[in-house]
Amino acid sequence: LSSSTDRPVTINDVARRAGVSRSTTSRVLTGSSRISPQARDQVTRAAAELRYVPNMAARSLVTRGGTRVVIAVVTPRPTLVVDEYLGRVVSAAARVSAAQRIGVGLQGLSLTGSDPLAELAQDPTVHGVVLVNTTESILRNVDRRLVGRIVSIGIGSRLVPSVDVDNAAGATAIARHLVDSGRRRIVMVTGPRWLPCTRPAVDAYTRVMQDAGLPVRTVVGDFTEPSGRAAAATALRRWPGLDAVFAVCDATALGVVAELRSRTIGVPADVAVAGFDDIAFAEFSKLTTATHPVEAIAEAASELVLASWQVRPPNLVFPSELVLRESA
Amino acid sequence: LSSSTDRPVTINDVARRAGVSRSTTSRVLTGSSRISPQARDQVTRAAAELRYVPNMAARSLVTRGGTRVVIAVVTPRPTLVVDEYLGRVVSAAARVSAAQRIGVGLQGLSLTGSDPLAELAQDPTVHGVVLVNTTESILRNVDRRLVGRIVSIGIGSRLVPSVDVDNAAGATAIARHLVDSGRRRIVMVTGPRWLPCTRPAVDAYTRVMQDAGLPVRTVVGDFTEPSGRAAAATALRRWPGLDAVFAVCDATALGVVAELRSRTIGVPADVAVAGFDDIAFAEFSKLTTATHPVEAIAEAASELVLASWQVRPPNLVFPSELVLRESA
DNA sequence: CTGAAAGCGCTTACAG
DNA sequence: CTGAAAGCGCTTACAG
Repeated sequence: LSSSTDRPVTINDVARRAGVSRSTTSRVLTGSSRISPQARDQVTRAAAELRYVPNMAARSLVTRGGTRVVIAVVTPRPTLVVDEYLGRVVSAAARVSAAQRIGVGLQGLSLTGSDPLAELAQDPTVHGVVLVNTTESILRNVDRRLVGRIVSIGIGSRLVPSVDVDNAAGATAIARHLVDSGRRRIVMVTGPRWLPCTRPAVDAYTRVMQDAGLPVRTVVGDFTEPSGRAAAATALRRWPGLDAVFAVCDATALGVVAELRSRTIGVPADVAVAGFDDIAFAEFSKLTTATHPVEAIAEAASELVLASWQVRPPNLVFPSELVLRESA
Repeated sequence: LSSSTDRPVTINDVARRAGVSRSTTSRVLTGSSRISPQARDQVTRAAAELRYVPNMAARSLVTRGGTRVVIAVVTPRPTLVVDEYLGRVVSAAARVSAAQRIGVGLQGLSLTGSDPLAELAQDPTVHGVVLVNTTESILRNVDRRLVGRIVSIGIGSRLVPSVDVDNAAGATAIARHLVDSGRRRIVMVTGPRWLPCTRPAVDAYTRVMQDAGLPVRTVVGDFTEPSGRAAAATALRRWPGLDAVFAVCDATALGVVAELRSRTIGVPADVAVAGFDDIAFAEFSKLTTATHPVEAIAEAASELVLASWQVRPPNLVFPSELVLRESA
């Protein structure tokens, strides 16, 4: 059935075979209204028979739609580091967007640069933007040309809808579990200071501690495993009697576990350790944690951006559930 | 400096400011030869001043270049599973391609479907294809329209250049290390049977065993951690006296470690375990392994595809180095 | 080395 | 509801 020549089939071929004009064909293909059932039928059949696939370049040239979704990752460092989380986000976005023949790009966004989104806003190849690890300052300066086609995984704003896990609920569940299982000197290892998206987790931890009449104690981490080792060392120095550590990231929690065990401190016998995210190796490491449906979040964010909305969609909050394993 | 209107700057704006024709402007911008130094100068300056960014949709419409690179992952299952390896491949490709404003797509390729690449070959949005986990059968049937813009991470063919880690060297180093450290009953956990890209590792292991007068013993795994647990169980049943396990994948090796320890078999005291890939948690788990520069490989593959070569580039082989840790 | 012109494949007012 | 026509922003023979 595929034509003997290599010339790709265009909308003209479909129109000819369907016996209607190119305009009508285009209308059917783009799903516009006011089409006779008969025309719709003929065009649909012709397109299928010819295995027609629209040329997005041509389409986006006229619609000014752009051909790629850019994942813009705010980073304090000059070079972007891709951890497991980001890899999953990008892959999910690339899979979802492929269905619409839109590609995905990945780039860092300097935390300090002046108006780092301006470049993306004026790039005609950009269909939309998914912001990762964004800050209030960046959200405040979002280029207005991006409004309607930008979402944030993390915190949002009036103009930028957000998609995120329910950090507060997940953190509350973990903190309560630690308290309920008898822990009293519970330290939290937070995310980096400049990153606001885990703030709800810190607030939740704080509230649970206060409700239980327990001290609030935090150490700053940066989502990496080494930062967990360092945080554990710091925490042990400042609060030698600690009996639990709750890190807002599994990699960090595993670093905490490693540091404790290297000092022959038993986990969970002496100190309970919990993480957040339920990464692949959390199960392997018997780490108690809370789920973080990264794929679902990235898919939702991508779909929002692909849709280029007229009215701002609501913020999306994905549930987080406690996963009890051996470490806490 | 950015224009007061929101209209994006086009090549016409650049031409006008440079005082030359659109044709000349285009020639300078695409790097074609036979341009007067003066014209080149004026156009370059005008483009920079106006912050011109080319509209890839328009360009690829005329060049028929396509706007996205598709990562096509051969999979026996109907749904594509994204592991850490694939996440890193996709992210690296998305980062490299972003520089040329080309997007990345991710999709599965059925192991059984008839001519699964035909669809990609006739999709005008496809700039090129990076094949992952490919098989000889798929390589044999590569659509000729894809030749010159398809590469394989793994095995290659006459028409499809390959980019891969030096599986043979890495596996040889690990097998030798096991033998040299006194292990004599060494089992290999391989990749899935249908996947040819780790065959050089199996061959290397086989050669080292034979050279040392040791028995060749293999169990099939599938690159997952659970398959490592299962493989360890199988291996212990078949060869109760085994004293080393070499898995061609770290996740699998960690599964082996977990299974052994759950039976109170000491690692490395009773059984040495080695993996391959040096994933993030290999260091954490003290796993002896061999490096696998996934990012470098994915970047090279992407750049090859982005370049759309005329003469077939050579196969690229990236080195793998032994990483000695505690497990072996 | 340069410019005028044609054309890539689509969508969308416009007129009917 | 439909079709003829214009135009999206670019590249590239073609003629000079």
